[in-house]
Order: sequence, then C-alpha cells, then structure tokens
Amino acid sequence: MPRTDFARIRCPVARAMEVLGERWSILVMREAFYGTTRFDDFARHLGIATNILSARLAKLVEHDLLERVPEGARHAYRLTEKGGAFFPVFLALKGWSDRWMAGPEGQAMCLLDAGTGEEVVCPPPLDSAGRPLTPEGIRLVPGPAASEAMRRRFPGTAHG
Amino acid sequence: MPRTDFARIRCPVARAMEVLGERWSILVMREAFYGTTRFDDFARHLGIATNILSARLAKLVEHDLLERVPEGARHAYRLTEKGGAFFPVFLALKGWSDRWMAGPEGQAMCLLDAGTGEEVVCPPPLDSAGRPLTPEGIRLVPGPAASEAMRRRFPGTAHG
DNA sequence: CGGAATCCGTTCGGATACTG
DNA sequence: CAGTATCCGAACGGATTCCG
Repeated sequence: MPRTDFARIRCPVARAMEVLGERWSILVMREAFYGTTRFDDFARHLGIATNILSARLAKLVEHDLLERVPEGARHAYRLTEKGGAFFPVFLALKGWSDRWMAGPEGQAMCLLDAGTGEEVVCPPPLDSAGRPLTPEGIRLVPGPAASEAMRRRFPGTAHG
Repeated sequence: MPRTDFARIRCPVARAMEVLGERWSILVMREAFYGTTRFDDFARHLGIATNILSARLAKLVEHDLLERVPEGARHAYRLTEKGGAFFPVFLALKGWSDRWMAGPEGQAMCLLDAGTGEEVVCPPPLDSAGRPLTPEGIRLVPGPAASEAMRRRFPGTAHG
C-alpha cells in the first residue's frame, strides 16, 4: 500500500507539501534564507543527520527551490527564483511561530530591514474595510484546475 | 535512537514544525479554513486514512490550533484564535503554490473577498524603498531566545 | 572536508475491522 | 455515521561507516 502521491493531487498546496511536507524541509529553507550554502554548514547549524540532509537537499533541488552549483572542489546550494519566492511564506510562518509557538523568552532570531534597521514583518491581508481578513471573510469559488468534487462542493464562479 | 525533539529546539519555527511538519497537517488546516468542521467531512474531502486524520486532529487540538467541541451527538473541530491566526500563513503558502506548483490549468480554488469579490492576495513584504524584500535585504540579529551558537554566528544587536 | 551508502529503530500512513 | 484500534508496508530519520 503505497502512500498517497501528493504530486498527483490537483491542489497546488498539496503538491507543495510533497516537497515541503517533511519536518526538516522548512528548516533547510530557513538556513538557506539565513545565508547557508554548504552541505556541512547546513548539517552543523541544523543538527540534522547527513543522510536526511542529503535527501532533503536533493528534493529541494529536484523541485527547483535550490540549485546545486560547483564551487571550487565542492558544491554550493543556492536559492533559485522559485526558492527565493518562498521567502514571504517563511516570513509569515516565522511571524506566526514567534507569536504563538515561542517560549517565554520570545523569538530566537530577529530579521531587520538592512536599510532601515526596522524589524521586518509580513503585512497581514486585509479585507475591503481594512480589517484583518479571516476565513469567514472569504468566498470560495473553484478555479480552472478544480476537481468535479470541488465544483460540487463550492458551486459558483468568480462573477456569480 | 529517538528522533530529534523539535519541541525542545529554541527556534519557534522548528516548534511549529513539530505540529505542522507532517504532510497532511497543512491540508487539514486548509479544510478547516474552507469551513469543514466534522471528522467525516475532513476524511472525505481529503481522502486521508481515518487513523491518520484522528492523530493529526488530536495534535492540532493538543497544540490549540483547533478545539473539539460537542455538537449534538458528535463533535465539531473549530478553529481557535491561534488556528485562525495561521490563516495569513496559509494564504501566503497558497499564493506561492498557485504560482510555482500549479499545473498548466492553474489554481484549484480561488479565494475572494466576500465583500468586494476581488481575489484575496497576501501582500508581499516590502523594503524601505517599496521593493519586494529578499533574503539579501535583511540583517539578522539574535533575539532574546537565541542560543549561544546563534549569537556567535550572528554577532550584533538590533541597535548595533 | 563533502557527501553518499548502510543499518536499524521509529513513525507515518493506508486498508480494514471494530465499537458506540 | 463518528470515530478508535489493529495490522503492516513504506518512508523518515539518527548513528555510523565509507569513499573521493
């Protein structure tokens, strides 16, 4: 009984979980955002087993979030455009985690705008009245890739 | 050899991965954001094995993203404040996934502002010049919960 | 040192059966 | 219908070893 193949699910978020759904994956990306590029640095900074690191990096490279480029005798793992585009997601996750998952001491790392020195925050999505958007404030309509089940579940169109 | 206990890591993001680091977890939250509250609906909508769903829901309830409330003869799983606060993170992830992980057909679901009918997007973080913030545009300083290793790695303070 | 390969315990996760 | 429990294969992940 092979496990469900997330790559085959129509929902792009599910497909993202195929790449980022293991617990170390996001932390590897965090390290990449913090400037780490070499295998050994990832391993030491994270305290991750090397075989797992190897597998995670390979998957991130396979899905084009990182690229493996020769650098002298070794390799460097660098963010691609796709990987760099994930930065706002990480920022949002970090914001939530610092607020809701931190211990009494608070946050471990502080991200400052290099220009102003102000702390970087992910702006929250707002509704038309300028209030933070909640799940209740949205209407769901199927997109072009929606399955039949989704269309039955959420009847309507963008302009209906 | 037990696996690394993410709850003990100082980084709040790592602690978040303790709860959300399994591949089904985010999709369970997605369903909650889409209005699902009952066990059977989660199971049918997601196509997840019921024992796994049971475990994921229990963990989300344990960490206070969902609460299990009696509803007639059964239970309803409802978003808590903490769980609702995760919505912007989901939105950011969905935006990235729709852009970078979707197939040629595009997105599966479209989230509209219930008031205006406009598609909801997560505003990207900007730097002081109004340009999208990149990992290169930030300066990293240790926060109050930073480990010694982190302080050595990132010397400096918020006002240094 | 960089990274892959091996070994093995643990967890995930699907299918099925079971209880209320 | 709402879940829990059991079984078992497959994947995750830690420790160690090995190769360039």
